Amino acid sequence: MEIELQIKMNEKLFLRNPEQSELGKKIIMHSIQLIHKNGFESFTFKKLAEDIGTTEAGVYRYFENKHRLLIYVVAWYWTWLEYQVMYRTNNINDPVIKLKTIIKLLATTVQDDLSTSYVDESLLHQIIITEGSKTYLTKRVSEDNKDKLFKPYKDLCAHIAEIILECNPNYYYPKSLASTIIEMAHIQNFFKDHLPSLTDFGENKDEAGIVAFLEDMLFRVLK
Amino acid sequence: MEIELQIKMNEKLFLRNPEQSELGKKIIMHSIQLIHKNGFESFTFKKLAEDIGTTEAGVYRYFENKHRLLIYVVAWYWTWLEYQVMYRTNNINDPVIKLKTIIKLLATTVQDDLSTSYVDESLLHQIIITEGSKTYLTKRVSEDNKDKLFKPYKDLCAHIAEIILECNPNYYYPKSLASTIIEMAHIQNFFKDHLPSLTDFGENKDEAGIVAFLEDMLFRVLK
DNA sequence: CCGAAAAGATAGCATTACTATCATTTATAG
DNA sequence: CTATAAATGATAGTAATGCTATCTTTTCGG
Repeated sequence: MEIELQIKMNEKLFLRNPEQSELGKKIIMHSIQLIHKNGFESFTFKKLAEDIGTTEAGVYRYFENKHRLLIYVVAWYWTWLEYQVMYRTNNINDPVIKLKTIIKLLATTVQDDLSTSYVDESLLHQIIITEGSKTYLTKRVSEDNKDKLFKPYKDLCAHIAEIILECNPNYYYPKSLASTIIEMAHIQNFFKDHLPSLTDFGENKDEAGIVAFLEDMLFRVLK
Repeated sequence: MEIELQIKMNEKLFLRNPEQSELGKKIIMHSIQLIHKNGFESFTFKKLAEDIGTTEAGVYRYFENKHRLLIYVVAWYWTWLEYQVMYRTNNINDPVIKLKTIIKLLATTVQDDLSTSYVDESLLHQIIITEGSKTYLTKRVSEDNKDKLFKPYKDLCAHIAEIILECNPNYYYPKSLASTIIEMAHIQNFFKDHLPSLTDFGENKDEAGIVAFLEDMLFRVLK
C-alpha cells in the first residue's frame, strides 16, 4: 500500500491550495528547483511560469507573491521535519537520544522522502539553509507572525525546548538554546560550504563535524 | 583635540570612495537611515537619491548596486567593532573577561560613536541584526569571498576563536563556537523583538537576558 | 450535458535596476 | 588666475520585475 503524506498548510499562505491541483504541485516542485538553482533573489514568477509551461498570471492565482511562496515551502519543510522528529523519536524515552536524533535531522542532508511525491526534501533542506531566514528577516515579520505563518518553526522549537527540559529541568534558557541549535545546524552548514574559515570543518567533509559540534555544545550546556 | 576615526575599506566594495567626499558620506549616512527605516528589500538608489537631494546616477557612481552598498556598511560595522573590541580588551589579561566584554559589545545596542561623524552605530547595529546575513546568503557568496569582502567579519571571528583557545586550549571547535556567539547575539536579539516565543526573553526587556544566555552557554561549553 | 471553476492567452502599467550622454560646477596644478 | 580635469547634476532611455485586468478556452463535478 502506498501512503501519500499530506501536510495541511495554513490557508493564509496561499490564494489557491497548491496541493489540490496538478498545476499547484508543479508550482511547488519547480519553485523548489528554481530557488535551489538560482537563489531566491533571482527567482521570479515569470521564470517559474516559463519553466512549468504556464503563465505568470497562472502562478499569481496560487500565491500572492514570491515571498509568500518562500514562506510556504519553508513552513512545509518545518511541518514535514516535525513529523520526522515525531516519527523517529516515538517510543524513545531517553531525552539525550531524542536530542541526538533531532540534531542529525536538522544538520544532515535529508534523503528525498518518497511519500511526498512533488517535494524533493534534499533540495528543500538546501533552500532552508540559504533562504530560510529570509522568511522572517523582513519588515513584515510581525504581521506574518500574527497570521501564524511561522507556527511550524515555533512548534518545532517549543518541542525541542521541552526535550531540553527533560534533559535538565533546571536549565534556564530552553527556548533560546533550542533556536540556537536549529539556526546553527543551518548556518554552520552554510559556512562550511561557503565561508569555511568561520568553522572548524573542512569544505569537502560531510556534516558529521557539525553534528559533533552541536552535540558537544548542547550536552556541555545541559551537563 | 578631536579625533576622526578613519576606517580603511576594501576597494572592491565601491567604485568611488564614499569617505572622500561630502556626497559619499551623505550616501552612507542616508543609506543607513533608509535601510533601518524601511528594510533592505524596499531600499532603492532612487529613493536614496531623492532623500539626499542627488540623482540615481550620482549614487551609481559610488556603488555598483545596493547589495554592494549593504556589504560596505556591514563590513564597515565589523571593522569598527573589531576596533572597539581591541580598544576595550586591551590590557586585559583574563580571557574570560575579554569574552564577556565581547559578548556585551555584540549583543548590546551600541551607543553612537561620535568619532565617526557620518555613521550612526546604533542604527547600524540594528541593520546588522536584520540585514547582516543577507550579505552572504546569496549565490555570489564565493566570488564576494574571493574579493575579501567578508574579511572584517572573518577577522573578528578568528580573533574571538583565539581568545576561546586562551580560555580552554583543548576546546575542539573554537571557530564554530565563535561564529555561533556572533550569529546568536544577533538572531536572539531579532527573535526577542519579533518572534519572542523562540527565546526566553520578554519582548520589552533589554538585551541583558541575551548577554546572560550567551555567557552561560559559552562558559559552560568552555567549562 | 450543463454550469462553475480553473487555466490559458494577452495586454498593460508602475517600479526597479540599471546605462548613457551632455551640461555645469568645483577642485587643483601650473 | 586660468586651464583643465574631476565630480556632480540633469535628463533620457531600456530591459526586467512585480504586479492587475480581461477575455477565452478547457476541465471537472453534479
